[in-house]
Amino acid sequence: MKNLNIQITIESEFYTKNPESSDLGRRIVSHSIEMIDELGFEAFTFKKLGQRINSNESSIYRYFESKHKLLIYLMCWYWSWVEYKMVFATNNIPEAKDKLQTAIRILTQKVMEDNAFSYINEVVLHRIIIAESSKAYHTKDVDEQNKKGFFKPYKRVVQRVSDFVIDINPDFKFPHMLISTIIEGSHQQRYFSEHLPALTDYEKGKENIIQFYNDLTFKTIAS
Amino acid sequence: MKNLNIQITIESEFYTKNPESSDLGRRIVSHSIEMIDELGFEAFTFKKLGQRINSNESSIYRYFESKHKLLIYLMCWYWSWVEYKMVFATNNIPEAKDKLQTAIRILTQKVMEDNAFSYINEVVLHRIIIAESSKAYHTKDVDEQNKKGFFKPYKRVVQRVSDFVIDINPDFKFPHMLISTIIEGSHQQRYFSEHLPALTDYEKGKENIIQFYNDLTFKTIAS
DNA sequence: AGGATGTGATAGTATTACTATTAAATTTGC
DNA sequence: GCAAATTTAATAGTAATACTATCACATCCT
Repeated sequence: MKNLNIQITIESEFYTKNPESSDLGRRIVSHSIEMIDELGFEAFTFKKLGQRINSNESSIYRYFESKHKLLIYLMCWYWSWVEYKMVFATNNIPEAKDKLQTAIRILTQKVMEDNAFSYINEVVLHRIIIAESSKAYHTKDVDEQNKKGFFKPYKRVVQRVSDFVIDINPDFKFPHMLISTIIEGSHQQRYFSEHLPALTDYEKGKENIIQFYNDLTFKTIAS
Repeated sequence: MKNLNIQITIESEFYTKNPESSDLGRRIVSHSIEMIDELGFEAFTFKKLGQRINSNESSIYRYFESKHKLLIYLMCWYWSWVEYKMVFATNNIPEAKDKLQTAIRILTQKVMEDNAFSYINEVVLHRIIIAESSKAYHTKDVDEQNKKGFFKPYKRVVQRVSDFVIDINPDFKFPHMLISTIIEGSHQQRYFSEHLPALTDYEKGKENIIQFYNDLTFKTIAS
């Protein structure tokens, strides 16, 4: 991504103190991404994170009230970033079909390094979104968290792509179902290819996953 | 399901002592299903389960070495049961297309009560599979657990339906990808419809979810 | 210089996910 | 029908987790 002076802004409900506002905050975010990837979300703790960044558990709690909230923060950041990439890439494309095709590519492709947001490693973040983000909404507090707007950025992405679908076929009745299926599906296929290959045909290297979901989408919405 | 003298048998790697072998074992399984549904997997503990069934934490540990293993047991039971239903329903159907259509219906439909397996409430089990089963494989031990065969029943179901797909279109390259996408997708749509309705178009009551995934499948595999 | 703010260190709590031991109850084998 | 084997219950204990609370120190701002 080009060197633009932009920043992903995250609403203040997701943190106690804005991690973008200090060096410590940014270290918390960037090293938590690394550590969740290394240890998995269950084994990751604020104590271990504090040791890694030469800070203290209690200091981290000043930014995030729990590790679950931190995961939600990362999820929001990720989807805000994807939304930005998608809007940027589809802007000025005149044909609805091309817009949708571009959006699908962005949603299903492998994430490449992006140096526009220096302290966040998007490649690793993508990996933890794939492996851990379902834990953000598979909780007993989903409904409450949903009311507080925790899943808004994700929903906005789904809505935008659904709108492209409706532009192409106004009679198609299930755009949200289709788009959330391909988003979650493509993430799962990447996870399966690494850990449960019997559940997929996707092999790393061959980037056939984009083609699969692209075909599936256009065939499904054809009237 | 008819009153047949059948039993779902689960391989001995999933438990320390077979819960089918005693009254306590069956109570552990049936009440754990209820409690995981009520509390969510995180808040569910063997201590609470012991209290509910008037038994003791330590007694439960004689059957399952951890609550994670219990979840895997439930998942295996569920997929073995689905496999049985599917084989039963597709048996003797001559046309490959009808076979696939039947299989998709079984994989994506709402689960109804089934009194063939008395002590397991399949409706509730289906709900916890939808809400919690991704936690069974989103762990740092996936690869090890996969080696031990923990996901075999699920894989077998995917393989069987993939074979139906290949019968219809031998040139289709991504049958496993397609089938795991519709299985996980349909589960997610049911979860979304209850908790994150902006991500789906599915509404309870109208069973349009089966139709959606059926259309999607046949359009996708058409040559 | 003095007050507000940010950070670090320590301690403490309730709970969890277990393990170990022992005793009581039940089943079984003969 | 009784001893032996097995199963279950009860208790205690451990290391770790997910926090909360308190206090001291450093820094920044004016």
